[in-house]
Amino acid sequence: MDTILQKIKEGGYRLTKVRKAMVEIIFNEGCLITSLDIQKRLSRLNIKANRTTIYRELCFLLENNIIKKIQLGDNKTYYEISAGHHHHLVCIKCNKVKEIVVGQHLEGQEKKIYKKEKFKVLNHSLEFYGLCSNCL
Amino acid sequence: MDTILQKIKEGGYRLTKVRKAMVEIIFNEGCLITSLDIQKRLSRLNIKANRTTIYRELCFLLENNIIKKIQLGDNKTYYEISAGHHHHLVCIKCNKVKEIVVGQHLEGQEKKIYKKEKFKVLNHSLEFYGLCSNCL
DNA sequence: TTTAATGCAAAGCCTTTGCATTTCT
DNA sequence: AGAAATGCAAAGGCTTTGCATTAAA
Repeated sequence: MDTILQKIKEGGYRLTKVRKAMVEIIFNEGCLITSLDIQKRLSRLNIKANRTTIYRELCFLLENNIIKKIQLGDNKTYYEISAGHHHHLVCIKCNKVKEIVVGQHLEGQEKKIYKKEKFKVLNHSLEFYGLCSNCL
Repeated sequence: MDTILQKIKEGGYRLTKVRKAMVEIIFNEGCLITSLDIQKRLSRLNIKANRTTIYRELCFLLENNIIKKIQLGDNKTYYEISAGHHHHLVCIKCNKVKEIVVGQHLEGQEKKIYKKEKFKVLNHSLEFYGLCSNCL
């Protein structure tokens, strides 16, 4: 968390109230969060931020690789903190999303892809869709 | 392809010109295609279809599991035929998407997930982001 | 003939843009 | 002071809705 704030400062950017709060909110969420959710959390903290500001801040955080953007096919756009790599379990019934940490077996895959396709993998996203324990 | 058309008929639905053409277009595309691309292909075939019709047809095909919806985080919505499971190599520079067939090592993972999380995986999506051979 | 499929116009929703204003450092 | 960040209003782009019309079986 502090590393992130430091990175922002080192980039020559300002640590404004909204920025700090948004990083914290996304960081603490742990899992996926939408721009609307972020706005709600902000107002709960008595921080009123315009939608435009939130979107612009999300852009800023994306450009600086502090957060990642994820779309699950439900027409919503989610964000999560970049730090820590994990995958998602998406329940197709209640739409709940849970994170899981998966082993490193995809790294071997990435090497194979480079050999076969001359494609240099920098990142990947893996989502499992199905039924969670409550909906089974 | 014929299997798909048969499935539609058996469901008591009509094989209209637009429907048939759309299934063929998505099927032949092999890879991801957007609604706009579909409209272009249709008009190239001298089939003029309203946007509304295309969207409604995409819904129909999704509901009937004939196609899948995929979002890559670029704010576009892509579709692909359900038949045949594969993953995607997405170039972050030229945005080209290529399909790859990956081994079955994720199936073991799905069993593990069921044991650990009591989450029944029905489907998954895996995208690799990086640089293609042209952009390296 | 009857009901699924289509077209059109309008509305909805999320996101972006332009420009003036504010606020960090 | 000077640049970064913000707010507001308006525009954009994609998708959906309601209702009348057309066309497939």
